[in-house]
Amino acid sequence: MPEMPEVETTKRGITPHIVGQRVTQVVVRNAAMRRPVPVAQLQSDLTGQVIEAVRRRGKYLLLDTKAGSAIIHLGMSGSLRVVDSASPAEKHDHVDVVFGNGKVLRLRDPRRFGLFLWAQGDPLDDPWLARLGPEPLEAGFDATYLHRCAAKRRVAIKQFIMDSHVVVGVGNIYASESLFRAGIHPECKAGSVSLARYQRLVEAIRAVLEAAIEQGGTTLRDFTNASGKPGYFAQSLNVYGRTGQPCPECSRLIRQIKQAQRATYYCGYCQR
DNA sequence: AAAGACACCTGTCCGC
DNA sequence: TGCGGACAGGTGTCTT
Repeated sequence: MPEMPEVETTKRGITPHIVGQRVTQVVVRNAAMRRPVPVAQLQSDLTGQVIEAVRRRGKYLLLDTKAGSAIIHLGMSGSLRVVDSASPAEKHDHVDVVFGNGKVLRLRDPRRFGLFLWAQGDPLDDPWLARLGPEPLEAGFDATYLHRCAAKRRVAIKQFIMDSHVVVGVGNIYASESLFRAGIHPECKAGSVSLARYQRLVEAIRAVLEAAIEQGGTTLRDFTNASGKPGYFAQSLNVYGRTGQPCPECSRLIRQIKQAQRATYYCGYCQR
């Protein structure tokens, strides 16, 4: 479900409700996520701590305390809400972080591809985060970096930009959208894309992600922010999910292919 | 080292 | 109405 703009939207939604709040209880109803939720460790180390900050690294959310950080990933179907402690938990509400002010940070994740972990030291050094590529909206992500990174690589450009060791935060929706905006065919070999075209791609990725964050993310099915409201970027999608519809630039029909078991959408005329 | 297949899991939708 | 199959916003791991 969530790509980086949805995670950023979630971060912005929960931050004002939980920063400065003290954790009074951690309730785990189902620990069977992608990795087992470390229940005992969370209950001993997170309980009693004050949330000092909420950060995002790629699609991971970090809840910092003086004792360590919770590392949360929403996988394909996860969401975080801040609810009243009287609010009854539903079927897929697996983890509650209960605060002294009567609010609860609640993780829901039907498919359980997500993570809820604990790092005692700097979470950025945790094995789950240590080898991630640069943030697309920060310095260090530029055409020179991408071009050098792609040298001799024959993988398709779409899979290349979705590789979190190359750059974080470009998921299946925004990969198709960015390549459309940059005019690059998704099946181009990463290593044969010119520096000039990488320049266009970097600008496209930044523009698409920034616009999506601006609009509160993309709601295709069920994404909601921390208050339960959808994102509005779906109306700005040019190619994703638009198989057979006219390209907004040239009116030729949008095509759909499969790459690495994921759907890819593109315009065969605008993208070469 | 790099590329591709596969795994994890539930819900929904479509065709028969 | 039920059933089988495909599909869904992610990503670590295993095999070639």
